Amino acid sequence: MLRIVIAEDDIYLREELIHTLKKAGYEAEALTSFENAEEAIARMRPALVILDVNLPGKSGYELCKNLKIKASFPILILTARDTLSDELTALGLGADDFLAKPCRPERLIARAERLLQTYDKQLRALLRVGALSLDVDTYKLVCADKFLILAETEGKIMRMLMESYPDIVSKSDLFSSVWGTEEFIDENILQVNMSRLRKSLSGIGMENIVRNIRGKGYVLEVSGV
Amino acid sequence: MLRIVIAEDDIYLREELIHTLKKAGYEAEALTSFENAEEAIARMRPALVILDVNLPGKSGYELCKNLKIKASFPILILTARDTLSDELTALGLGADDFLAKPCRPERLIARAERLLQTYDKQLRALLRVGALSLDVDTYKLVCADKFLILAETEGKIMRMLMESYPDIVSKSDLFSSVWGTEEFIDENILQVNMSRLRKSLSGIGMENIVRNIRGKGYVLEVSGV
DNA sequence: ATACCACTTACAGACATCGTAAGGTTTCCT
DNA sequence: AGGAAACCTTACGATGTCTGTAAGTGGTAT
Repeated sequence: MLRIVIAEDDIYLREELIHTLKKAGYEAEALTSFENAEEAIARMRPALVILDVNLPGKSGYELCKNLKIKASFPILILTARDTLSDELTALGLGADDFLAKPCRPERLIARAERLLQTYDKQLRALLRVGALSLDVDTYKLVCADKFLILAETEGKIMRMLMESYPDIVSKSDLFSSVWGTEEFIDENILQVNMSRLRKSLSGIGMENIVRNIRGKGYVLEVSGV
Repeated sequence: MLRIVIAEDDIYLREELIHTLKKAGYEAEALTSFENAEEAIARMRPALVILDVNLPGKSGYELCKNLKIKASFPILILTARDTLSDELTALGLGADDFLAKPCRPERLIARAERLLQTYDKQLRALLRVGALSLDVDTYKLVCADKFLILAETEGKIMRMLMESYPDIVSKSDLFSSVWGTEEFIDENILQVNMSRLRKSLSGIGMENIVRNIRGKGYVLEVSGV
């Protein structure tokens, strides 16, 4: 279940929002105090934040801007006034969506759903082993603070190695998953691409993570496991 | 602050884990009951799950497997026995890392940190506007359940449009950010690439989101905002 | 009506990627 | 030690994608 955090000072609206979201199957929580709101929100690890622009103390816009600096969640802005300038300000500050109050529950849910969906979609493409993470659509491989975009063939091999981890992947498995044929016509092509993959990996300081097991195949060896 | 959820039935170890993690600056929470553990964990939206394999009722392996089907968080497996077969089983089920009990706090923290870091890195590359999300490294554009990988020039243009949203981007701005020169030698090249970008976007059902403002430049227009 | 701006399609050069070829190195067994 | 098998590496040409140029069409404002 996804957690949605609400920053809204109007008690009635707040309760209504919580009710609506809970009914839709979300976990809804509201901020109780607006002191250190940024810290408090980050601490709650929300999947989505719904933010009123008129908060006591600090402006909601200010908060939005600060959250967005390191936010890994989408932000939906609520406002009482429905003017174009409000909308532009909100979206200019990095908000992901914008709604005028009052709004119909279905409308809110639809917006929330859309924001969460996109976010999920990007994460679902990630294949992860130890400190490594591979986007199987783009073959972007991330490790710690470095990344690398692999060519298609290298990416397919890496994917297979990660999916099979920590098992050894036989050559015929690699051939069938990368080239779609069990009977490898040319033994060499695999070795060439292994070589290329290793060179690419060493480019971000990942030497020796692809190991050959003589006569068996290849394994991934992520350090420290 | 990042939330780490712990599924461990041994009370002493559980408290120790919580203590260690909190001292390291994480928000640590433990499961109190192991009924509907999957549901409970998902509900907590963890940034990381630490999972003992020996839980009352269900096997930790089983739980791990089920969580991983839709998990958007890494899982670290704990086990009492330090055998290779345990490790292989755990990692084979999609666990992201594996540790034998007892283990030193520094070791645990180091592992946790590494898992969380990778995850963050992938998300930090995302630029988001409304339902759209663009990976600025690979130019993968995700919208709802569809995605598309843009060519470099198209991607740069899209990035500029998203970064400037909801403002209009002037042609000279586009020239300087995409081609690195204010004085556009050939006016046409921008139009050609705009045309290509629009065609690419329409491939995933996103017609009419790039609009031209005569004499001013281009704007992104995401529907429903 | 016309001048300007915007759009589209076709083409060719540049570039990255891929498989082939050929020769070198390591490992294992006798 | 020696030889064969498995594995590794580098170089090269074919292929395909991406990019900018060119040229012509369509739309809009004065």
